[in-house]
Amino acid sequence: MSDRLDHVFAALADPTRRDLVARLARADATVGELAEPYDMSVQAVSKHVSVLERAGLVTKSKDAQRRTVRLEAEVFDLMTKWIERYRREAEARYQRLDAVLAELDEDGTPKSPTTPTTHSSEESAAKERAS
Amino acid sequence: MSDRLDHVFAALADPTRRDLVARLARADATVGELAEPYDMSVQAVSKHVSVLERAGLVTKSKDAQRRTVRLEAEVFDLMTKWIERYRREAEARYQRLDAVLAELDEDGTPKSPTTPTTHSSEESAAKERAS
DNA sequence: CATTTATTCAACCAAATGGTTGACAACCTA
DNA sequence: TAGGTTGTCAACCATTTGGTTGAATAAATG
Repeated sequence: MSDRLDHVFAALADPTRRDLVARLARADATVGELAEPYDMSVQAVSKHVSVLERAGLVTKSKDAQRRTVRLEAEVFDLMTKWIERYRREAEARYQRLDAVLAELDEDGTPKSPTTPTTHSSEESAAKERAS
Repeated sequence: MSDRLDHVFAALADPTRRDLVARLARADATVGELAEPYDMSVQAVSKHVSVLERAGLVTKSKDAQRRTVRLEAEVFDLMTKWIERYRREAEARYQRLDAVLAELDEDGTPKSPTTPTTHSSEESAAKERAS
């Protein structure tokens, strides 16, 4: 399903590549221009750009000998969606748990079972979270 | 600055670890429980959990021999902020460029210079984008 | 045509990664 | 105390990664 996300996250795990993305967000640039600031060979930067390209974060367009690199913003949505989905799920679960704990605090009897607990270790989770 | 992001992105680059996060978003679980579905040793999963822990995505709490693993949602904000920042920058730049192109389309003379073009390859970028 | 410029390809290397198996530690339970 | 669970540590292995240098390609320019 998400072979794409493998490459995207892996691409952004490297600080040099994140810096490239940061700079490309401001302006397109050629490989040579991108390489200048770093204390490493042009070939190394070319490789980094290729990694970003394979991840779909960037596209290259040829202009004579130069390759102009442009940031592609769409892929960011893929990441954001993945992240936000699970962040929301986790937060929603915490709120459910807090609600349950609040009820237990009142009279000790759980009333309306909000969403049925699917996982076996949920109770111990609640116990942990109460501390 | 962002040594943390290195670990977070690297952690999520692995499909098994993303699946762990997905499952932990629904419910806390012990290492053993987490290991069950996969065709790999418990030790391997333990390592994966350690990677998630080092990235700050997850915390372990000891409960007898068991380690209950919980997802920590705060780190997600760090990622979202980073991503959204550059996505917005890129999109804003595209809109500026589209505006400039629209003006050029009318009379061929750029009027109010929106934001000054900082990078040398901006014009060629505009040319490329026009095609 | 010869040269310079911009980039990539190829081979190589050290270090990190993702997995394995075996031993060990810690804890419950009979 | 002995034995079963649960998880980690250690050593090992194959592959990937991030860098290097040297050569090759492609296009502008003298």
